[in-house]
Amino acid sequence: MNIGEVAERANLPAKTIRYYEDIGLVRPLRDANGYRAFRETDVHKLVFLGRARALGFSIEDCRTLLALWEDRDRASGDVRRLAKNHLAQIERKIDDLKDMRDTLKDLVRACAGDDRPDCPILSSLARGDQ
Amino acid sequence: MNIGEVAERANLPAKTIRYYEDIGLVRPLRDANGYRAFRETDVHKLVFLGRARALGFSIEDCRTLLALWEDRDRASGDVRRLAKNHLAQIERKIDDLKDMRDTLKDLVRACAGDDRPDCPILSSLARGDQ
DNA sequence: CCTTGACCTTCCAGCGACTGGAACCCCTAT
DNA sequence: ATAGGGGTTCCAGTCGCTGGAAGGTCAAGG
Repeated sequence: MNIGEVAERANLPAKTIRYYEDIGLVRPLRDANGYRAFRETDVHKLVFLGRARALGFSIEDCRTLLALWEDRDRASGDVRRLAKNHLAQIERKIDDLKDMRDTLKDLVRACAGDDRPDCPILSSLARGDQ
Repeated sequence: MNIGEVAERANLPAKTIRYYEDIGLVRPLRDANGYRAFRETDVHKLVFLGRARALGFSIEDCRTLLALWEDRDRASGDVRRLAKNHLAQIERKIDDLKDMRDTLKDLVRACAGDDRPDCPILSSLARGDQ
């Protein structure tokens, strides 16, 4: 299977797939003409990677998850620990963004937004209260 | 004022301040010995930048905000528009992260997390439901 | 047989916003 | 004279791709 078809099936850009080969996440075979020759297992891996990435796992986490997935003797505790850590990171990020959002909302609400120069947004950035 | 003191007062790493000079956000003078010589206005700008960055504005947005801040004839509408766009981006990000969080939470809950290999997290990534 | 066009290949550069490190200069105190 | 704590420049690396150039391969149509 050539990269184009794989890209479609895994719903990933061909460029991304080549990159994943570069960093050793997949190892497709090669045809005589130099084209990458993907097996079904490669496609499965790429789908797996696409979903893990969509859940925000880092590439290194994905590498670990892939290894666990392929290890029949894994302990589900290892997977769960990884996922929980990642979950905690996401929650932290959400909290940070919520703080920004709340501040921004207040500022936007306070600003007339007309053609006069007075602007609570700029004043707040300058004063640094918020 | 040397960069160390400015770094402390603006609560930014010296490296970051040098970078901001590199990309033209601040233009400190220079002493005879080559050291950067910051004026009060430079410090104010850096504080402003620090706060804008803390609210998640991109560097390019910060450049615009700084220009608006320095323009006595600005229209507050321009500032407000920028802030509103940014706010919308943040809300989109929060929503994306919430989706991830909810999925991850479900998966973590479903996983026993013991020393057995059965793992709904991996199965879900492989199957690619949700 | 030749061309066209869609595919594939490699390699290099760039994104954003820093951050680390090397190699060096400057200033003050002892 | 030296030690230490500033400062300087420049280059490379981070993360996860993405764009583009320059070229090889293949099937279909004239």
